[in-house]
Amino acid sequence: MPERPTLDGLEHKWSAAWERDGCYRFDPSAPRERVFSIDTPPPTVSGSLHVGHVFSYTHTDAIARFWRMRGRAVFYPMGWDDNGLPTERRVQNHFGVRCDASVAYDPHFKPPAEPSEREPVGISRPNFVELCLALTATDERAFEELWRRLGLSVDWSRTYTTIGARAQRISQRSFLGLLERGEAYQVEAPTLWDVDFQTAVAQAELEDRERPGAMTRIRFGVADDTLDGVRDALIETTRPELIPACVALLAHPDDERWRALVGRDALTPLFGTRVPVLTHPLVDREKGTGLVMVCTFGDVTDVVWWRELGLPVRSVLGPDGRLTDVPWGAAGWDSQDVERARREYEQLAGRTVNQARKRIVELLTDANDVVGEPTPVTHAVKFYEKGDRPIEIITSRQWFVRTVAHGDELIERGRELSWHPPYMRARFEDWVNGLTGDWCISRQRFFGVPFPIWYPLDAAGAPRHDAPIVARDEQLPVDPSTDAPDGYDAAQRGQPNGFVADPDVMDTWATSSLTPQIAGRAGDDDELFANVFPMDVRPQAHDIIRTWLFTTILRSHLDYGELPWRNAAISGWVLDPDRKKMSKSKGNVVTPMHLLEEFGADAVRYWAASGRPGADTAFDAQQMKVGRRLAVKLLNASKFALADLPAEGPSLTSALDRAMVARLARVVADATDSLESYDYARALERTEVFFWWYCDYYLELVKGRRYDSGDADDRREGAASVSRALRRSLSIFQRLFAPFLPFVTEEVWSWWRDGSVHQAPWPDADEVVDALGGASTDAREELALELAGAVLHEVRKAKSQARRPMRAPVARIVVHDTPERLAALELAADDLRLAGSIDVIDTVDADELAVDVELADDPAQ
RNA sequence: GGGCGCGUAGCUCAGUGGGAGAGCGCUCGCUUCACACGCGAGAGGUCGCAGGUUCGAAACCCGCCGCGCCCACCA
Repeated sequence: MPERPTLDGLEHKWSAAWERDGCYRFDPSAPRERVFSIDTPPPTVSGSLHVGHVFSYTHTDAIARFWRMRGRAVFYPMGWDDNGLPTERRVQNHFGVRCDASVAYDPHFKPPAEPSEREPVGISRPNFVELCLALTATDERAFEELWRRLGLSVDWSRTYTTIGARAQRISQRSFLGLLERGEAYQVEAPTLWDVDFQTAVAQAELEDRERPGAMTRIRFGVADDTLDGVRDALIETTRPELIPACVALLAHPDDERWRALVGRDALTPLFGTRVPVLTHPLVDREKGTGLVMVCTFGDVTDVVWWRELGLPVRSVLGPDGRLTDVPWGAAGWDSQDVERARREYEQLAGRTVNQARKRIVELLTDANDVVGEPTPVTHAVKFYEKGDRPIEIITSRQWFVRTVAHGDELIERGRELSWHPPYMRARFEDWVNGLTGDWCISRQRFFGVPFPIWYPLDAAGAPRHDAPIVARDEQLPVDPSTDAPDGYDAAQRGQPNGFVADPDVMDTWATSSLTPQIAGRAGDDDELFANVFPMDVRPQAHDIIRTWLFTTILRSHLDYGELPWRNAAISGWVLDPDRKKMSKSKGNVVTPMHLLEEFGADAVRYWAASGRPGADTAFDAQQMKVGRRLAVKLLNASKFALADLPAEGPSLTSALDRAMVARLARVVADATDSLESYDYARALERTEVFFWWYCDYYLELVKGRRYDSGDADDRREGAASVSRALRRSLSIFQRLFAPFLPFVTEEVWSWWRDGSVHQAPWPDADEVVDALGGASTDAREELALELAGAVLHEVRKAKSQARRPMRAPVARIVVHDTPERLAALELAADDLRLAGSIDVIDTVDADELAVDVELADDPAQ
């Protein structure tokens, strides 16, 4: 035991020891009922870890450490989510390359010595993926370093990546299973599309952003001018550039204003295209003129109307977000005046939507088809969460996984799952109930898991999408852009009657949704998988319920017909002091390593573990100071309790010792119950409150007896009792704090115990009974402890007010209280006298507690 | 528009039917033999507002106000 214990250096000392001793290695021989398996979020490695990660991963670690001490074989691997767009962007810029799926793999490829962002080198997908792997490997080392410094009790021998061969194999295998069972399908349909990344995106990846726009009232002509009264059809839109893509006008079925028009045709301004006027109950009579223009496609409502009313497609928007050329006069592009339509449209073709919007308003104004002035509005526009321009809806061929058909089953799965806190289930149900389409899993990107699919080419060299060639299971993982399907020669790639690869990769969530299978090595190590799946708990933050949690449940439901885990432990966010979410773009991010260096890992963990499950928590360095103080206190209290301690007695003979142990027993029960129900914050709080009381009152009350081990039998017995109480209670405190403060608890444990505290058994009621050594406790003794504390407090107050030191002698105190309570206090009188340096304790019967304190003369005066 | 959560001391937050609490911050004091990375003491609150249930409400119910998040068919 060190002379002056310190927290400095504990992180390096103990994390090295844990690694050396394999302290956190999973025991694969443990039977399933003894396994506790955790499906940890694999952090995205192309960013950097922020304090929010530290926050929620600490919660998980506390849970992991608790169950390990409960004797479970804890399966706690870490994964890195390196698959996806953010990595692609970094690799393109860092190496000056771009991925071209049509380029052949070059095994000797070296990135350009002088990378040029302007003229990137086109390389094959496997070469591109190799560069991604090289770059992410560096990030992953830095992340692991941070996690070790934070003290996560991860089994580092089981780390996986979402782009690794195993993840790709499992992901492709699952996809092929879905395809075989008809749960995955390919279709050409309107798809959410990001025009900058030029890829399809999923509903779950959208977010709303408030954007300024202009509401323009526009006059459509009416084809049949025999109508009385209504000569013009007026609509309002924020997207006038889509007028050439208009396929219908809609009114509400009960709207009298437009009834005369319904069933007739209107003519689009500028282009003179006939569009029917129809009704649909989703039309809002209160909005605009009550008449709405349907385009292919301006927003997701257009898709609903288009589908339900069987409208034609008239598409003007290209994948790059610019208006394409359209063949006026050809099928589907009719016009009253083809020459004019062509002339007007030339003003728009090739422009971005924003440019086209501005121009068409000018054209409409010149044609006198704008009614009044456009009104500025602010409206919510859907964006891809990583994108810079609004998403568009573009028709393309994509892969989907069925979700809508399984909505009710998924709701039922959500009810089987134990949610912590329970109200988080509502977010899951809201999301499932709000699903509007199946899950689009294909992305027109490169750094992802490829679809294990080829298509035969017909004699004309056109792919036959209706007859995909699937990879054999033994081939997985496969990259169809370099590997050839069975029965074909590599030279037939792209040739008539040959084959072609599916060009897409899977959405990153299509692989991340399989983390229980990847970590558990499904299909590769069936014994392991059976032993860890379904997992015990999925810890994650609430913002990814709709993505990660939802898709993981979906995949497990579709592949195994059961939940992927029994519990979901949902954590909140870290907010900055202004209660805004911390994010890089706001510049309010605190780097975790800096915090660990300044306050120490235990202190940072203390702050994190104080955040209640599911609750957003403000970043607060002050709380870290408190955590550091607690860790230092544990060092010093342990030193006091253990240094030169008299021999331990066979039982607790002193009332205060027994009463303290009785209280401790309740704290153990409370902390255990809390941790079992994933409320780590409550367990920490109860333990901490009691520990401070223990230090401030119990230790002070028994300090005299601890040192005063004179020769008299009763004194020896009293000292032996306090020795027993101190050793037993300290041992329990050290273990109660171990899930939260792993470093300092390991340090103090090592002073007097063999092995790691993190493999020691979690304290329980039996242990408390054992500590008592055959003695029993009663309410009177606990009352004695309470009263002794209260009287000590009064004595301290008197000394404080007299500006005397705490050890200043007290000639006499008079305690007023009821006879019953005074009798109880008598049990603690000897300890109280020593603790307060009190010479005489007198008592007076009274209705309630009061203490008169007569300090001895101050020798200094 | 719908759903969920939150509103308690200057700050961060415990407290789900019976004495309004903790830590930080603030003030004062103490070289104290585990700890000055400390110890002791003190000041500080109409528990968002209004009603109801109850012998009794910070807590339970209804309504309102405010904040946050999620969702929505935001033309």
